[in-house]
Formats: sequence, C-alpha cells, structure tokens
Amino acid sequence: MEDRNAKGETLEEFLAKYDDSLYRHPSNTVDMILMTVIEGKLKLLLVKRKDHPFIHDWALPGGFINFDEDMETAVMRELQEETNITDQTYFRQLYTFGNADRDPRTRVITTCYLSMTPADNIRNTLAGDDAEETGWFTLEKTTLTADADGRDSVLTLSCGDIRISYSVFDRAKNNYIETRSELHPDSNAKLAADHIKAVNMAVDLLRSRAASTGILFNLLPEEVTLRQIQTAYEAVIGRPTDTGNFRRDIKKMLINTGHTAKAGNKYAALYRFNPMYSYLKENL
Amino acid sequence: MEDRNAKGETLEEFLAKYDDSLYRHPSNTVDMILMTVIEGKLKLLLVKRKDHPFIHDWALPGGFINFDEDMETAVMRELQEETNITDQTYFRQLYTFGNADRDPRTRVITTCYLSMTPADNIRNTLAGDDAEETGWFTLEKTTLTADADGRDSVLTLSCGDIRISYSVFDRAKNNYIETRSELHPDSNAKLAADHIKAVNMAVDLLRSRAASTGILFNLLPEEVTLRQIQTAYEAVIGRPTDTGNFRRDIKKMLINTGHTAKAGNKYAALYRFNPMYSYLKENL
DNA sequence: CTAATAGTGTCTGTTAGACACTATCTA
DNA sequence: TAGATAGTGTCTAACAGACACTATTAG
Repeated sequence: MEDRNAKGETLEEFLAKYDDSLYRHPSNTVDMILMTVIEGKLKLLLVKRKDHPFIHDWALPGGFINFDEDMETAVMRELQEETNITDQTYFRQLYTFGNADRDPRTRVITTCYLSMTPADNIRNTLAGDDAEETGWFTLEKTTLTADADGRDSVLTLSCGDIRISYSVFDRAKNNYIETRSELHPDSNAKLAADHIKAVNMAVDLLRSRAASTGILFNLLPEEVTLRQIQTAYEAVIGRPTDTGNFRRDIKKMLINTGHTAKAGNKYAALYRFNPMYSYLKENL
Repeated sequence: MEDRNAKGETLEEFLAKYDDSLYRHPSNTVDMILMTVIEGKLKLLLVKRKDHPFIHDWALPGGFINFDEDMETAVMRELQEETNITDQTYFRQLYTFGNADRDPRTRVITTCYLSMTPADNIRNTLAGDDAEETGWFTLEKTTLTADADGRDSVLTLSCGDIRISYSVFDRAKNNYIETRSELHPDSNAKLAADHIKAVNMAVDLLRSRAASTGILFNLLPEEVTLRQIQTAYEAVIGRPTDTGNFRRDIKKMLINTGHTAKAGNKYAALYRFNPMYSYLKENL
C-alpha cells in the first residue's frame, strides 16, 4: 500500500495513530424475535427481565455484542444464554433501533433479528442467566380500520394469564410509514423499551410474505397436512381464508410425501415444502 | 418506581452505578444511499475518500454517529457535510452491517439508509469536508442467469471514465439468501469496505417495489409524462417493458394535471402521482 | 414523406375470490 | 345417521403479457 493521506501517512501509520477512545461510544446490543406455531397459534418467545432497566417487563431475548464478535454470533449466543435454544430454521436481520434516548443506562443501539423454528425444536426452553422467566406468547394482530391513509390495529401478546396489548397506528407520511403504538389499558404487563415496534415489524414482514413465499414452512414441521398449513397461515394473517382456494394455490409449492396422518376420523395426506420455491421472491 | 433488583437497588441506584466504560465499545456509523434519475438513468451518489482507510476508493456518504445524536439526524448531517444535499423525498433504513473485521480502524457497525430525490433538488452537489470528490454514478444491474437456486448478476457503477463493476451472486441457503460479490476485472476503481452489498440491496429493494408501489415517483419531478415514468421504471428494473401494458397499469396511480410538455414533435400529457396510493403495499 | 414521439385497443392465458359440492370414518 | 374432518370442481371478474395499431408535428 503506497497511498498516503493529506498528512503523508501510509495506512499503517494512520492506523497506528488511530484512537477510538477520544469519543464516547454507544453500546451495541442485539435482540431476537423467535417465532413458532404451537397448536395452530403463532407464538413469540419473550423473557421476563430480572434487573434494571425495564425490570419485570417482558422483553425480546438479547444483549450486548462483544467487541470483536459478529452480530449474528452475538444474537445466537444471547438466545442460547437466555433460553437454551440453539436451532432456528429462518434467520434474518429485521431492523436497527437507535434513538438517542431509548435506554436509560447509556446510548444503546439495538439490531433486531427475526428467526423461526418448528415447535418440535423447542421442547426444553429454560430461563437462562438474565431472565427471570421465559414464555411463549400467542401473537395476534387485528386490523381495525384500513384506508389509503393508514391502518389502526391491535397487537396482543398473551401467555396464560398474562396479557400485553398495544394499539398500533401506521400512518403514511411523506413517502414512508410512521408507526406509533401505545399500551392498551386492558393489559396486565408490558414490553420493555421499544420492543413492540420490532414485534409489529416482524408480524408485518411475515404477513407480507406468507402467501407468496415458503416462509410459513419455517414455522411448521417437515411433513404437514394442508389443514396445518392453512391454520398456520390464518394465524399469521389474522383472518380465515377460503379452503378450496388455499389448497389450490399452496399445492404449487408442495410435494406429496405419500404419507398420511390421522385427522379427526379421516386420514390426511402429508406434504413437504418443495425447496425449488425457497428462493422465490424471498429477496426483499 | 419501587421495584428493586436482586441487589436491592432501585432504578436510580442501579443507574448511578452503571458504568459503560468497563467494556470497549464498537464505533457506530451511518451511510446513505442517495438515488435519483437523471436523463432517464438511475443514479447513485458516491464520494471519493481522501483519507485512510479505503483512501481513494468510492464510498457511500456517511460517518460517525455522535454519542447523543439520533441515527436519522446523523445520516442527514453527514450527507449535508459531505455533499451539501439536504432534501430527500424518500428515506428509510436499509440494513446494518456489523461484521467484526469490516473496518481496519476499530470495530465499526454501520447502519445504511436509502433515500431518493428528484434530480431538480440536487443542482449544486459539492464535495464537502471528508470527500475528495463526489459523483453521480449511473447504476445498472443486469441479471445473467436466474433459477430456483439463485441469481448471477453484474452491478455496474459508472461516471465519466470511472467504471466500477461487481459480479453479484445470490444463492438460496437454508431459508435465506446469501449474497457474495467480487470486483469485476474491467473496473478501474472500487467501492470502499462492503458498500457494494448495500448498493445491491438497495437496487433489489427498489426493483421489488417499482411496479406495485409509488416508490418510483420519489425519483421523478412532481409532474411527469408517461414516457418519463416508463424510462425511469426501465432504468430501475434493468430491462424494457411493453409500453401499452405499462401505461394501462401505471395510470391507475396517476392524476392527469391537464398540463402538457413538448416531447419530440408532439405534446405529452403531464401526470402526477395520486397520493391515495402512497400507503399501498409500501409496508415491508 | 419520414422520423420521432404520444397514445390506444384487443386477444388470450393466468390468477384470485366466492361458493357449492363430495368423501371417509367414528360413534 | 350425525358430526367432524379431508378434499374437489366450477363460475367469474380481474390482471398481465404480447402485439398491432393510430395520432401529431417538425423538418
């Protein structure tokens, strides 16, 4: 490397003088949204915080990134530390939340990841170090009104007696969507920090891809009946859909395994996702 | 706040003891992808770096986030400092790049934003403090092969004699898309760090929304002819499209202003985007 | 008249929503 | 035979791709 900068320094000389301790730096964290489908319901994993800040609130599993640790490694490590879960079938970055005042400790910039797993992968979820308790919360988002201007929805997380409900307002502003949310009064618990925003984005992302990609199959076992797929689909999009049409369309991305499973008093054919379709439209 | 943690501390006590200097923190930066359409070509703003690292490479405008500055504020400030541009009509977060080894100075986590502006907003782009030179690069992405497995494309940035070209390989891996890229040998310059990944994501995002949303209109003047829209659309998606079909479909989201503009030896009607459609499908 | 641009019309195959229907098995 | 589940068929309106066509005006 021959190039020198305005001070006549080579890259090596420049780096030798470089000192990042001159400025105060934000802390970086990662959060994980882990979803699955249990008994036909869309579920989200939350942990109850046992320390400040947001003590006793429910939070997405996550934590600080080590200085020389890749972000993906960090989020997997934190998930394991807090919940003992190690396998996901789907994994992608969702959004980075970095408002200057979002954490009372210091400036915290959080990158949130979205992941999914079939329910049979998560038999033994335990609370780990930083979590008081973990819970698989049923996740429902119902759209109350929708027009050209925006949408008003209610997003509800429930687990046993715990009920966390937010009103979510999406409004079109100068070429982007502004989302505002507030805790609904019939809640008896709440989410930490701005985690509701991440959950809401995850639901919207999942919904927008549920019909046109194979994303749903990350939530389901390897071999599934058409009814299981449809139930999961309906849990995701939050409304019923026509059985005939759904079957007609979904079969295009399925392979019949030849196996059957007893369902009610009848046998249902078992299908698996045709990996031919895994690339399809999956790109943003 | 009465709640105390395991050490019996209130939130105030906890915060008083909290010391973020015990650990070394990553540095956080923001980068901006700013696009426009000039003479029917999709353009991207790049600045030539005048200091280490990546000296003399072309880079996205951006820089360090101040400790107590919102990320959006930071990216607007950096854009103004480096290019004197202050107005965008479209603005959203794109992705956060945080691999542990992506910058030789220290650990750097970069959040990249995508923005657009009509060409008439950017008459006087100047190189600012940290940039040697700025340039509006014509951006083209051509897909060479595409199948269920993935896509091979070439992404080319050119500005005058400068030609920066990358081969981009998208491959379906375990339910997500892995993108790899390498500098094409007929390039005579290159992009700094991993900026090609961000540019590639931006193109894909723009393409995926170009037909179904009004995103294109962020690149165009207020009043446009159908031909201008079609040309911009073709520049974005990288291939020609049928004029009759395009007009039939795009008119659904337009309002005829009644004005006309001379085009060739004929007058063309001027339309504007119907803001009724601004919310439509814009959510991820 | 030609070239360059704007702008329209029509055919056809595919897709998506609504809805009525049959099949199998247990109790 | 009732009830619960699986699974199919059909009509129709909307949409999308291919392509042939007309209109206006400077030079």
